Amino acid sequence: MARRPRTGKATSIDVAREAGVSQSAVSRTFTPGASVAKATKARVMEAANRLGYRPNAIARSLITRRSQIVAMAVSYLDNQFYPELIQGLSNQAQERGYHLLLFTAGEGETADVELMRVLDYQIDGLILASVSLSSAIAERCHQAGIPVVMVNRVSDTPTVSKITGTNAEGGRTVAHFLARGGHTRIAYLAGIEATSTNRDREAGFRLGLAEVGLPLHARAVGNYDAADAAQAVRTLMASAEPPDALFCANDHMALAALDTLRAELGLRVPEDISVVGFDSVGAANWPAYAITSFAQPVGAMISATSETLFAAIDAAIAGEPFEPRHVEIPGALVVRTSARLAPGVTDGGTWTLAN
Amino acid sequence: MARRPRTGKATSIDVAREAGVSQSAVSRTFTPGASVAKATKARVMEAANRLGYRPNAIARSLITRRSQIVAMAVSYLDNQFYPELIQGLSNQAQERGYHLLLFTAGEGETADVELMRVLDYQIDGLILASVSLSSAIAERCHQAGIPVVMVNRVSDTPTVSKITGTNAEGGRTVAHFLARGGHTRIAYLAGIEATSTNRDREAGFRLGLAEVGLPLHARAVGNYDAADAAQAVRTLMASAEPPDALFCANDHMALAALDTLRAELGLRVPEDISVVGFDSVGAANWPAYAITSFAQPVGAMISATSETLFAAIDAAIAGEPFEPRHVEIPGALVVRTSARLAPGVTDGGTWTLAN
DNA sequence: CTGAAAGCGCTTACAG
DNA sequence: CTGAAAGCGCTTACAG
Repeated sequence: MARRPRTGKATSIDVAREAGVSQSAVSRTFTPGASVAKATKARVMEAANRLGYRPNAIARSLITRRSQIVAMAVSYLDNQFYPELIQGLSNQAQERGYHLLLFTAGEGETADVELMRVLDYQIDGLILASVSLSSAIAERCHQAGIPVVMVNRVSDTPTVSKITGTNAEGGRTVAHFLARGGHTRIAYLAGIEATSTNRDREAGFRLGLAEVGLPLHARAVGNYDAADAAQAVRTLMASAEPPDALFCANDHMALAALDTLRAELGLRVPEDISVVGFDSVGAANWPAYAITSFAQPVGAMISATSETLFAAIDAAIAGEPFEPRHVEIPGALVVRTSARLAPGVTDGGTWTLAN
Repeated sequence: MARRPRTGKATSIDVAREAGVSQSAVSRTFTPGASVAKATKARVMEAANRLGYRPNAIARSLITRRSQIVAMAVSYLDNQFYPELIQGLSNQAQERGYHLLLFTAGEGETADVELMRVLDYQIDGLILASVSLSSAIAERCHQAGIPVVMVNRVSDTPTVSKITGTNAEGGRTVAHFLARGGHTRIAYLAGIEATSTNRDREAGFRLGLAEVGLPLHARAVGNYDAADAAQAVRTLMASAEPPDALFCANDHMALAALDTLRAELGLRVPEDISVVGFDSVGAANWPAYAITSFAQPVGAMISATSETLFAAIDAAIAGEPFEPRHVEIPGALVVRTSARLAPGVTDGGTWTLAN
């Protein structure tokens, strides 16, 4: 017998006794749509307020098999893009009566161990913000009927949904823009090489360069990390033929690159070298940086993520199948002042390949 | 073969059948410290692995009355200080086998409704990062034995613990530093006026000014918001006698102030006006800003928060009383280049009242 | 509309 | 060391 000291929390039985009704009646008054007489409901509510009663969500979850909890994995909180994502997704979840269980994954790893522990909580859905998952976990989620949505990352797991920007197109656009600006020694600063974002941005960038007949002048790896990016910039600029333009695979690295270029190497941007980033995070728009950047609209990514996730959850509740989606959110190159412009192009707007 | 309802998830009963033991034996092999024979444990583990069994944390929580979940409320995710806090606290929780339920509170509000809903999950602890709580909720948590820790905010609720920086001392230090730098028209840019951080920083600042015999030349309110701060700076600088120094109640506003001053008003910092911030967030250290700022050591605040919270949780588990703590984490003024220096003082270090 | 009762999947005294 | 059994606090058929 599991006898425990009372916690001081009233249960539905206490309320039932207080209101002079059955425990079922109490449960029904707290279950939207359940059939209870108005008068009964009122009596119960009164008793509940008197005792400070609130239904135990844990007990409810056990029987409904719905925890109303969505887990979210993140790993790059120093990149402004992710706090924005968290805030938006947290709001979306709250609006729909769900809660967000946040956990941090080591960068580049799959976070399997922590993921397993999170799954023990019978979560209703899983959001992976730039983190990957092993196929074993993906299979487990699929079996358990837990929808998973990857944001800003892609994998070849067919059972999960993916929300991304137009990474390849973004890279390609940047290449054309830089060529149009008259640059000839164009370099690429890669993020973590194993990530789909880096692969796609780089592939698009190389394609764009090829289209305009320019070689990739140089390449270094910044691992989506500020310190690594700074080091990569030093190496790049120390070469005999330094680049005259640098495309950074995200703004987080572009910010570090700009700092290194200007404050440490004493170069002028864009007079001595142009810099272009990706994401268009808040700081890219700060006048001290004004980074030309291929924007990934966070708002649209948030909407697409929550719509996909909750559509999948609703399908799971209804017992219907759900076809995983891959949504690509179109972006646009936001022109600021960190890169030299082609004649006739002005900063302050966006630039597309149609230009 | 065991016939289970098609949730796809094996239960301890399935494992028991598969291993040929009782359900209790299964439970015991997954309960650290429970008495099970080695051989039994091995048999159970094998069966569990075969079926992909993991204990249902919800069911466990219901009976142990411990959810292993800690809730955290935040509201200013665009202020770099908070993502750092979240990441640190999330890691701390994970290390101790707890999970973080994150929820966002509207700025300046008490978030009572959402807090109530979160409490339904029988959370083991509550962290409030710069958000306040009503005394009704505080009382509720106290009754239910849920420790609450406020970070970077203080209230007169005696049952909750508080972790703060040395806000008053910080404000006072800034006043002396600015006076020493030869400024005479010193202004204050306030955060949200109802917050304890603003009250304490301002009080300390005013005290410091009084100590050096200087008046508070001007004052405006930025509400810890970038746009409000920018607007406040415009107003301040439009006056007939604009300030020659501006102390911003946090770096988030100091960054916006610097942008407005330089890019919009065409002023030089610190030649035309000195700017000092509070927090020393990451961006304050970026060379494009290099903001002199009173640092609140995030790492220390994270440690103090998690130590306090888990000490309280452990006490609750042991049935022991826990005396709420107020920990003040000492800070220091980090001298960079956004404020004019007294002769002999150089940037790159810290400055204290002892100087 | 209502109550009695059967669980949800576990943990844990209790008795062997 | 082990199993049978009593719950944890709810929801939800089922019968009235």
